[in-house]
Amino acid sequence: VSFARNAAIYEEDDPAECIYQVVSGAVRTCRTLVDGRRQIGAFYLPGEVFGLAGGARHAFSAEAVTDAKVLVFCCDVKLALEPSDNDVAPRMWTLMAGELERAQDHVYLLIKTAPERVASFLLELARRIEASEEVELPMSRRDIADYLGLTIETVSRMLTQLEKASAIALPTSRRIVLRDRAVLERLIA
Amino acid sequence: VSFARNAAIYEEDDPAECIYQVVSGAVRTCRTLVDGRRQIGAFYLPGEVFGLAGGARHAFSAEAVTDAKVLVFCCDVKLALEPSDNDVAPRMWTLMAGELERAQDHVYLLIKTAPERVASFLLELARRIEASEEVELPMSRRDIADYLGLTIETVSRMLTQLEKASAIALPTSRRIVLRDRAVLERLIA
DNA sequence: CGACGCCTTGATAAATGTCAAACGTCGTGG
DNA sequence: CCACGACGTTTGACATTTATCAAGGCGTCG
Repeated sequence: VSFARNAAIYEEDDPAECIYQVVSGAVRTCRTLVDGRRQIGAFYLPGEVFGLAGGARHAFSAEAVTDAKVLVFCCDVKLALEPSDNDVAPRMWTLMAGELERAQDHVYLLIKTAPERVASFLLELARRIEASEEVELPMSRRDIADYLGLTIETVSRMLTQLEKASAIALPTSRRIVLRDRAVLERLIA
Repeated sequence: VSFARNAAIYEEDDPAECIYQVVSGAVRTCRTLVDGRRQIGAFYLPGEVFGLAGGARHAFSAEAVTDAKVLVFCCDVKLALEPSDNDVAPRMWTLMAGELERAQDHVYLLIKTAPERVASFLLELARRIEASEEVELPMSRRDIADYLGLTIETVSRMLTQLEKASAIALPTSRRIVLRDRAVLERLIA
């Protein structure tokens, strides 16, 4: 199924009936707070699976960051966990464990300082994209800021700062070249 | 099994072979960063279950916050997930889902401001302790600070601030009376 | 060309951290 | 029983970090 940029894939509190795999593009999960602040729970890149919910309803909504294609597996999660379907259950467990680890790493991110958060974000993205040195950012500064718990101005400043330190280069605002991983890795503590 | 205050129940990277249920006292999961900063993943109160790990090894270590008694269920997680043991698997799933939700709530906490984090922490604790208005804190200011991603000084200041606003009272430093939940709930946004 | 969205930069304000000192509590030992 | 010391907590003065507000630049698409 295809989704246009910023289109909702599912909404917060929707019944959790399907799981999804990104084919192309990128997806974010988020929730909006009463006062307008927005929390981004995670970004999902091609090949990654999202939409798992522990309970009956989604805790986050999911939106296309860019135009995106996703595979939709509509299966009641409870059915998949039945012993009869003993091939699927372990895979669900693995996916769930991955989500938990991701959330824990996110917590780990948020206790750090601003430069550390940005550096960690870049390294993590580069790792997942399997790009040796050049990363194409699918998401806007606002998305990054809401994921890192910073403002867009701070994210922008940290990037310029990293550029001045020759750790990265910014040919365009959405394209980032990792010039010196050692500097980034030293930053993330 | 009994553990003395600050005793390790298991260490980070230990093989994940058992799960645990708190009988009395309190337990924290944490990891220490290279530069000495400490992240607390969660606190567990009597009745709550901890020690679930998605993978083969623990991502956090677990320590007794106070003298504590815990039930230890030594069972290979993989075994418990076998279809043959079809009574345990759904329960494990529920516990895992609870952990995921807890981690997501923790992320939600960390994107807030200091007064919001402290207020949320107090309300959450009161809810889990099922105390109508008086909460006995098992953990030190340092534990709270490391959980909330703040310094002990900031935690202390936020508490005095809440006390001055008549939202809480502090008969002793480890005992907190919720005087005005409305003030606290307004704070957490 | 012009308008709009997105990003960057600067000046300033607010929040939080750091350092230092004082206070209280509690347990220990005289 | 009291005095002392260790530890945890609170408070204050100050430094640093990050947010806020405002302006300007840059690219894209009509």
